[in-house]
Amino acid sequence: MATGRTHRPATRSRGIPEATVARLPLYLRALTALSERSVPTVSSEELATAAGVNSAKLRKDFSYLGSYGTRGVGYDVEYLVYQISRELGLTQDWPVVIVGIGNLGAALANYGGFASRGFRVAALIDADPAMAGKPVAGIPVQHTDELEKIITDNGVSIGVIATPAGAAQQVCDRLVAAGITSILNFAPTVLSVPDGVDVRKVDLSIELQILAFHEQRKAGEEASAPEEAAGAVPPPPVAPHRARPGAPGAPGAPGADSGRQGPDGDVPAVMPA
Amino acid sequence: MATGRTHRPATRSRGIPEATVARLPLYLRALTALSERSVPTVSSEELATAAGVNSAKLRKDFSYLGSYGTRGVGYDVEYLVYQISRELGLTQDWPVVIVGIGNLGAALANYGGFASRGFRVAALIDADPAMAGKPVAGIPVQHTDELEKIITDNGVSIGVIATPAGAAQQVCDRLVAAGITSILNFAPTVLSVPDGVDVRKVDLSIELQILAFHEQRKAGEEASAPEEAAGAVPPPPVAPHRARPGAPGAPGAPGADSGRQGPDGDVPAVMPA
DNA sequence: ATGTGTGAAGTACTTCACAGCC
DNA sequence: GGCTGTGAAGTACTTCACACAT
Repeated sequence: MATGRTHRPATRSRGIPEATVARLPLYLRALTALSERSVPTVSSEELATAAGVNSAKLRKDFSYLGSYGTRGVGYDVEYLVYQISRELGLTQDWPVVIVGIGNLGAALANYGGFASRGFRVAALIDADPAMAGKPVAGIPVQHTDELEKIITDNGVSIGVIATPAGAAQQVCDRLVAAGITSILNFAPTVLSVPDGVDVRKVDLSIELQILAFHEQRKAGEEASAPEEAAGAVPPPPVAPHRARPGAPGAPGAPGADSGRQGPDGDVPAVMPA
Repeated sequence: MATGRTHRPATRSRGIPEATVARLPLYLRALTALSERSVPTVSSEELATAAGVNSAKLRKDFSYLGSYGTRGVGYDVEYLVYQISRELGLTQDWPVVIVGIGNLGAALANYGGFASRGFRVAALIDADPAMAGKPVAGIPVQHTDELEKIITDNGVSIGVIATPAGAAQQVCDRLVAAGITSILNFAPTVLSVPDGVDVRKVDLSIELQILAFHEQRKAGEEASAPEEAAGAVPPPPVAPHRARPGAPGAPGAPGADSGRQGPDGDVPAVMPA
């Protein structure tokens, strides 16, 4: 998940559910692979397996786009690729800017999946004057001062924020003021944006935390109902101020209270600004 | 969003909805910030705003954890931080391995948000012999041959895959065979794993495609109902083989059929293996 | 007075199961 | 006979609105 704000209440733009939109890229990828192997048609069952979803869901998803299949046969691969691409807006070119060229920003700039889907990195922007002019992934980094001009000149409407958390909102505000209407945010912050601007976020630490939750559950089940299993509610609401108990289970590793390296606990994303 | 397979059907482990689990890290971050500012208590309204959700949802979420608030007052910040951390399993140390130390893998290794949440990078693994021994983020990269040993010796249960798409499933299989039960996948592929293994995926190109979809909608509304607006279904199901029409709108940029740089269209993630 | 905790109502998404077309 | 397209049923999540504890 990842929509920040702007859940576009009552959106379902022209009737396509958000959940379906989120899966279209998945189908597109599977179809592209089939297309490259020159497979002419697929059944919902085959395609669903390739995309990792169940076939009823896939058929329902496609039904929102129109009736692009043939009963008794399946779907024409090339035709579906085209229809989904069009629906996603990938038949047009989308210039994007990446702000914050640290480790992550550089990795994004080098990411091959962008170009192959109609996304073109129009510019790389960083606040560090020392970075200016340096080429990253073949594109020279420009200073933040140029931000507004770059966006306007290139007609950019999609921005990627890969700055430290502290700079994110400010960068976001400038992007929006300059005309950006879609933002992909990698900084661990909640961005606030005006209506009409879409924000999606990708947060590495959140994903790991969700995995840890399930991992913990597995460990608990395995060792069948350990102490805090039953409805036993721990210490009463008297608030045990400032005192994280030492890490219980888990092998190896010393200090669980690992080096606090900055405010916010979540600190920057990974790179300078 | 990001759960790959293993949606743990009928899971809701001990009653906490997946959607709630996915928001706990968000609350935790907001609470940590308050804690650092030494704020003693928060109301659901304030905390909800800070986390970017609505207050009714937040209260409902917390109600699954237990009654940790005080009516008429709000929630004790420190106490809630502790309860959520415990629920997420963050009071213990989680060693993780990152496989695939290219641009992205290196960025992940440098990511500060890991350590600050109880995640410890136990090892970096790459298939390139030339990388072996080189330190990245202060940790020496080890060769893939050592994978099984590393996992066993360190009791690692969470693995991060940042390899090119082509290597992902194979790496995944080895991780699982070695005992990993939770995987965070950055490679643009659907991983298949046995029951009991959780997979979450983060796919940069998918996020951008979703943004493009909405962006396209905005452009359409703005220029009020353009040609393909009304229920007009485009070319009939006769399948226009191999012929992506040239990009319609959008300023600047030439070739929409951008440099195909590898199979699968989505190609590697961004780094060697 | 204030703000939590929660049944109940509402909405969104998923899955079933089968009619209809090839 | 095989496979799509889709109403209908089921499930999950969200939001409302208010009783109740402090």
